[in-house]
Amino acid sequence: MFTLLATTARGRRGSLQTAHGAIDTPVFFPVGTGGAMRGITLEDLRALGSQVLLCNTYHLHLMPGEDVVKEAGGLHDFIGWDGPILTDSGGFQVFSLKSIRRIEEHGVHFRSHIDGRPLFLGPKEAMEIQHKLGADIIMCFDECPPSTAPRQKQIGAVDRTLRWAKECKIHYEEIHRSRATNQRSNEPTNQRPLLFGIVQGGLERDLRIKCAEELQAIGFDGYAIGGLAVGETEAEMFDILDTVCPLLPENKPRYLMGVGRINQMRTAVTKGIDIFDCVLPMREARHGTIHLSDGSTIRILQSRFVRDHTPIDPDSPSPLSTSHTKSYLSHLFHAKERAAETIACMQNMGVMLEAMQTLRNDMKI
RNA sequence: GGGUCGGUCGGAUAGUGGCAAUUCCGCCGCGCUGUAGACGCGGUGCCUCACGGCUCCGGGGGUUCGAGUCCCUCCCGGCCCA
Repeated sequence: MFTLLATTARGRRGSLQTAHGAIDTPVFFPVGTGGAMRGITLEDLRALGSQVLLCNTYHLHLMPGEDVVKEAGGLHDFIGWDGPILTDSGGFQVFSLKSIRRIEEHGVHFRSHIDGRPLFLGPKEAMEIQHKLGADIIMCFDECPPSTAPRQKQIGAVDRTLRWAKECKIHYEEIHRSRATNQRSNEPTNQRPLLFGIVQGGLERDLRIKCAEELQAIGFDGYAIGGLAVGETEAEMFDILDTVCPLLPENKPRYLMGVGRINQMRTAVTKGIDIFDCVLPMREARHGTIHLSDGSTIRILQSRFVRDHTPIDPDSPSPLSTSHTKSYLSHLFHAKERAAETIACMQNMGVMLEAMQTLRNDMKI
């Protein structure tokens, strides 16, 4: 259930109610693919102010398997996160694991990136796995091609994405019908996760429009825009938002998948986006690119920081960045100490979450 | 004193007579966007780039059209024998 609280020049301010609490939007979802953040704990993430967590169907299906998670009482109990969780469907792995997968009409054959064993993911599988995981928001299984792929590829991807979206919706309804009839007394009734559809179509406006309209005809709790920030320019990405956002229902949340940088999110919010997720802040942190709260960026591995004894970021939301110096962080990176990763990840994630909080605060409700 | 093995670009290494010279690390720079990747790409003798040129494999000399590679000698280091 989404409540649009205000529409301002800066964007939409809203609240998304889930089984594990409300999410204030615009919001950034940290990516904890396998049920964990790299370098920091979920307690750290909570302390930095994250409202939610994103996990991944493909990865959790491979390891430890949804049955283990279900047996543990669901993802929340398993990983110890009592806030809302969104699971991605595995659709992005169609893109990122393109060398070890084969797309078919009913889904996608993968070879496990861990041990090479074959596995199949389609709309039905994605729905069943995500329900067993017990996330609060689940995603349709989609095909995510590179945004720069030729039109023919985009047409195929949109066709499959729409067909799979329909199948996801059907399976979703079936799962809840059978749950309703087999209701055990101790199981809460309104635990239905929110189901989001995903708009594909690359940079082809007409395909984006078609996809957005047909998804709405099926009807979802929220609408994601996928297949962006995967090869196109920033201007092209914003053009697609300008095309798609006006077509999406006002009273449903809009989720720009895989984006991104703080400035990109600020712009996307003005175009009507409510939700983001991105691995970039954490990946950059691990690789030594540090985002400061004044909006600047430093590469801590550069030699100029070896003797920089000033705090990493005196205004940081991360306590580690006010108590430690750039020189020390530089040393930890050069020495390949894992603490480097922790300090850097806390910093980047902290700055990211704080920027989103500021963005929300700046919108008068 | 005798014998022997060895001295290659910051470190460690490869190197059939055609080599500005291999690989790894380090160092320098850049890139990462719904996480296969504590990762990837490029650079790393000098001439500001390309082209081209110059100088290079402990020092010196020699053989050769051509030497890091072969020969002599010196210096330095390891090991063995005295």
